[in-house]
Amino acid sequence: MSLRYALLGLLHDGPASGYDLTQRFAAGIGLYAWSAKHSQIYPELRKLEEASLIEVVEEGARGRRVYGITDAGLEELRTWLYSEPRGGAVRNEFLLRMFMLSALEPEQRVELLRDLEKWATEQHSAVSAIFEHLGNGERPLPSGAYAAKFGMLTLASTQEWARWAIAEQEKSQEKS
Amino acid sequence: MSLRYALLGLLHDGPASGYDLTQRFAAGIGLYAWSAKHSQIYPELRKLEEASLIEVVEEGARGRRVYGITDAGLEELRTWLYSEPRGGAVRNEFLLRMFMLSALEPEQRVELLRDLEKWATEQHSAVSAIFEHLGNGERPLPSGAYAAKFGMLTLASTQEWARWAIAEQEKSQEKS
DNA sequence: AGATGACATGTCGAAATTTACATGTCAACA
DNA sequence: TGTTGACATGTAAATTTCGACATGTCATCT
Repeated sequence: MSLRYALLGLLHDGPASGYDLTQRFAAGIGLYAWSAKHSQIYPELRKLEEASLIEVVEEGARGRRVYGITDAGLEELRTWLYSEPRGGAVRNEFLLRMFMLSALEPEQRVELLRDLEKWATEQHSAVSAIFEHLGNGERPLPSGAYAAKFGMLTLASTQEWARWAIAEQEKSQEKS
Repeated sequence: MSLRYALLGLLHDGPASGYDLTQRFAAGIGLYAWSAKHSQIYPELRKLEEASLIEVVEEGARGRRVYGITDAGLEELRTWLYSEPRGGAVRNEFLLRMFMLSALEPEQRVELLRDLEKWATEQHSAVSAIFEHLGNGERPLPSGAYAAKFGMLTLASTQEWARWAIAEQEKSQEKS
């Protein structure tokens, strides 16, 4: 059911077509919270339309259909936001790999960790740049800025974890 | 395919039954990286056994079957660890909710954010306690300690984000 | 005029995942 | 001795998600 609400949420930020939403899933929200492919998005939009939670607000070239959220849709979204405050699905494939690290020999383990640290550092710079650009003065901040800020903090933690893990490896090796 | 490797990784930490693995998914790894229900775990274990990646090392009471990873299984796990270093599925339903916050009225938005901050603080204490308990001197650290450390850092970021978001809300309100 | 690539939507089958149903054992306690 | 709850495994149906296939438009460049 989460896809449904992810779509309603994105449409609350402004009208968009299935194509637009596919792009947004691939970027911001898809990196941290939820992702979906177009083959799942288009049928779901039809269902939402049938349920009158969204409606077509514009038809453009090449069959483009721009949807907007309806009052009923906003109501539905708000209800969901208040239900089951926490928990829910969590999935992070890359992190899963990191937790399996002990299966490797120490040298390879450190190699992967350094790789992670490097990646997190790069990503952090990239997201920081996006954040600075987005934040450009105006307030309230666009919702993308909240995602970007979260990304920055998360990536900083990831870096810190990688450094800690590398240090741990080194401590363990000293003992042998 | 990730479930397969999650299971191999958990079995690398030591032999376990489907029941044990279900518990581990519900706790440590399931909270941050990957989760699965027993109805998915048991069939997958059978498949892994057929593929000789794991084997039954002990049969206990009540039909308990304890599996251990085989050399071929470890090889498979290592290969996976080195493939496609990054990216992969990411899913976080709670975070999705936080990104939809703009759909609520300011007061309710702040309410949910405070709720998040409180939750993150509590969880942080809980995980810290586990970490201290686990870390108890010995080295190398048990792999659960890596997960716990990651949880601590992540929860600290979450707290920080929530505080930042609350402050942003207040700044926005001042302007009106 | 033709080629290319971004734009745009769609369906279908397979695979992964969840939910509900289903069964039985063993230990502890009343 | 009965009952409760943790232990333990399994299957079936429904839902969600992914990967592949499929089609067509529009703008730009050559």
